[in-house]
Amino acid sequence: MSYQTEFRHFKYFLALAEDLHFRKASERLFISQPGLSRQIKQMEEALGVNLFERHNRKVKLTKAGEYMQRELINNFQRLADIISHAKLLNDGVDGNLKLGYVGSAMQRVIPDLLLKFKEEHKNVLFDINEMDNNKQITALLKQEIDVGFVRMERVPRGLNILPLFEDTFSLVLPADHKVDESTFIGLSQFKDEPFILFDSSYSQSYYEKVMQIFDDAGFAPIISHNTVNASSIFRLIENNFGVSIVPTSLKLGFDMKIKFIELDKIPQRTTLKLVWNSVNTNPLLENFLNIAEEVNF
Amino acid sequence: MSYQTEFRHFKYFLALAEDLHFRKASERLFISQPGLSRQIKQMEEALGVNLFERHNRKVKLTKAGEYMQRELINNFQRLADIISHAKLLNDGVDGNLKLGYVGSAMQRVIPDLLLKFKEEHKNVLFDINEMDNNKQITALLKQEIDVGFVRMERVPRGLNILPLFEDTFSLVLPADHKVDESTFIGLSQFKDEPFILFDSSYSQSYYEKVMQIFDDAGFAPIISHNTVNASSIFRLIENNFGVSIVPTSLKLGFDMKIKFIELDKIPQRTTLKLVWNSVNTNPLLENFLNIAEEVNF
DNA sequence: CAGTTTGATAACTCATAGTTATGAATCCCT
DNA sequence: AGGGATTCATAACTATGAGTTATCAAACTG
Repeated sequence: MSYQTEFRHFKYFLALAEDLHFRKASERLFISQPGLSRQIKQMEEALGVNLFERHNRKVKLTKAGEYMQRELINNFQRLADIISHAKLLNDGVDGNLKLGYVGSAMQRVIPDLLLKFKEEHKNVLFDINEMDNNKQITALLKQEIDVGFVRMERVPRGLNILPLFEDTFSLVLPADHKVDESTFIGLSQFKDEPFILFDSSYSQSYYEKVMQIFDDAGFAPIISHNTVNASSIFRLIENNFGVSIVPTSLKLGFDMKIKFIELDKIPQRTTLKLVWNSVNTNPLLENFLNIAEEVNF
Repeated sequence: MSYQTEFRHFKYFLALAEDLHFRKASERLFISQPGLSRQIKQMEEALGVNLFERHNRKVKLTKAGEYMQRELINNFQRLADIISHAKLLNDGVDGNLKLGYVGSAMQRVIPDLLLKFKEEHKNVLFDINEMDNNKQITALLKQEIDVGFVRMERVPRGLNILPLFEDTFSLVLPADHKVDESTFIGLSQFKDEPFILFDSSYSQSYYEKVMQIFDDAGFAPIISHNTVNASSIFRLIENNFGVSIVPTSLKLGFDMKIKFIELDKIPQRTTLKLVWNSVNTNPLLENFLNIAEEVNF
């Protein structure tokens, strides 16, 4: 082997692949044009791959070159992440972990998980933000958060998913509503009452699942309000604006004048799921996932 | 910025991180010990990360160093994959794609998918091998195959999953069996007949799902044979060794003296899923997944 | 305490990245 | 057509810094 590809080569390659113009690219790299020419040539020889077609006075990427460009950008981004995480470790921060979650995850799952995690990792900084399902997905793709807690069936490619906790649905009524556990027969008792539900923007698949419940019960609900968080739903119920159907675990942690009737006879369940980006290199992610897999809810 | 990290630095770092001994590592790299010392020092300065603790005459990795080592090995492996794929593209091979599949995928899904794929990618070499669910998972993790077609609920971390086609189950009987579509009432009619089933090693979750069917029907089956492929199950049924329950799509493509009764009344379904490794850089994988997502079975 | 082994420092040399100068080919105007 | 401009490639030169040898200080070993 004669020459050896170095970082420099890849850097130059990416610049030229963008400009497709030796002189311009060389100026942007603060080197001379012949210098760039030679380095690119060297790189092509060393890898044994023709990256550019030089016909006439036009430069274009070959198929292999296009592929390289796409993948290298990707790869270098990861490398940059690795280095910046290493820097954090170096500076004594054991690291930080950014979480997004849908409100209903805060009642049961998240507290348990964080407690368990803190046991093993004292100096970890957490960044915890409530955000709806779709916001989390976008944030995960942009790597603005490391993990999300969502209620949805499928996620875009590139994201991984781990089911955490399966929950039944519950009917939520004002505390003084005439129907209670003993007099509850079926949902159709409520076909004339207004419902307050999570907005379909919260999660399309969650919304469809709830609609399926009504469908199975044989009526279309009167929807009086759409909202995006549990406490406002509960507040509205408390004040007799209507009733609702929500994940059962929301029962915990609210002190309001409302009552829950668990719909454990219907087949629908909602599963809280952990989602993360497969290219995330945060060193704590691996640990977090291990703990999440161990814990049984 | 003074110095710039180059490939060389990472190569040296990995060598030293293994040996934890400057002289030994330097010999292995065919450079002198002071040369190595200086390059490592430069790298630490350039990155702003202390990679090694040098106390007494012992060298050990810092936390950041350990993390770096782990991640860099990973990252370089990917880079090597990228280059080798680029080489393939360069040599005119549009690429090759290695598939694993469970037998029951060959009847419907795979032929359609491959046909569609071939339309857009003429010069692609396929490597198609029947293998059971678990073999596929191992092969995917080792990147011995690019995509797998499996019937299982969950896969290890690092693998991604895409549901393709939901299938009902069917009861399979010898062609001359006294029960047929019109006289079939329920599974319990078969509680005294021997069943031939896929072995549980085929896929634990698939096995459990089938057992659930028997559970719902209120009896435990007499299992006369376990086997791992469809044609041997059918051959046994043909010769009156028993009956079976299999995915309905296996109906196609076999010419045997057997008959199918679709169990579309029971809730159980089996979903054929596509699985791939999230770090796979095969340039065709992306295309293949796009086509798989478009096609509706 | 002599002998050995460790990594670091200093001064040198030599390979090669990057330079300037130039050339060949193509385009683009009158 | 033909002069001028623009493209990338080639050749010869320069100088940066990777890798060298020589040496040191510190810590283990017996």
